[in-house]
Amino acid sequence: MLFKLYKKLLKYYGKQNWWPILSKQNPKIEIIFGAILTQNTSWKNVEKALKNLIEHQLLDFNKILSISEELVKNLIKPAGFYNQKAKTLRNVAKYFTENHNSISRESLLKIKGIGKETADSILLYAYNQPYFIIDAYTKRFLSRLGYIKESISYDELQSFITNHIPNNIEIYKEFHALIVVHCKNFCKKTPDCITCFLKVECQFYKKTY
DNA sequence: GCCCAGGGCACTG
DNA sequence: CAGTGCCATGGG
Repeated sequence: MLFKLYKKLLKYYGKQNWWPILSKQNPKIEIIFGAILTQNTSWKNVEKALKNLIEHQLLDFNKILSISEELVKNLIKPAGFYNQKAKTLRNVAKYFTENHNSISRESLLKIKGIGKETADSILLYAYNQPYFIIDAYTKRFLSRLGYIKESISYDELQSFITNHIPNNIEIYKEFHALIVVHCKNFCKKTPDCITCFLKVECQFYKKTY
């Protein structure tokens, strides 16, 4: 049962309390920009980019629209893919300055550079709305354990998870964070199964060893 | 030098 | 609709 798995991860790793991290003044914008910057990028590199933005007081939608795209590119360079991400940051800033109230998943997905995972990250962590985030880790982790097939789609996996755990924002946030932490520590691309505390219930482990 | 990281888009068959 | 190439930096 999936909710039991969540409890095991929580007991093993403790509460994660992910976002926000750096900014006390603009936590919401830090989450939104962080969600974009971390697309296929390690969080270490994202932190450097975020610190650069904070130093220049650019966790601000109007300010980031008022400066040149070149400057944004230079500041977020450590996060990689900086040409597209600079554009996406500006697209998102424009969206939020024009839509103060009517934020929705559908409207976020219309922004170029925002896909399902980034949209759900923004909705869950910045706006406390119950959208479970599906990332590469989530799919790998649950397919190895044997809960799902690797070929499952984003939407299918999302509804599978939300159908099997309580509809609770904090659980959504913590479960996702715990999956990421576990996949960084053990369930990597080439996993460290021997020392993993979940091997007794893992199909991948049973199949391989 | 190689592999990988909290994806998304454009293009193809 | 599924598969593929591309985007780019920094750490292991």
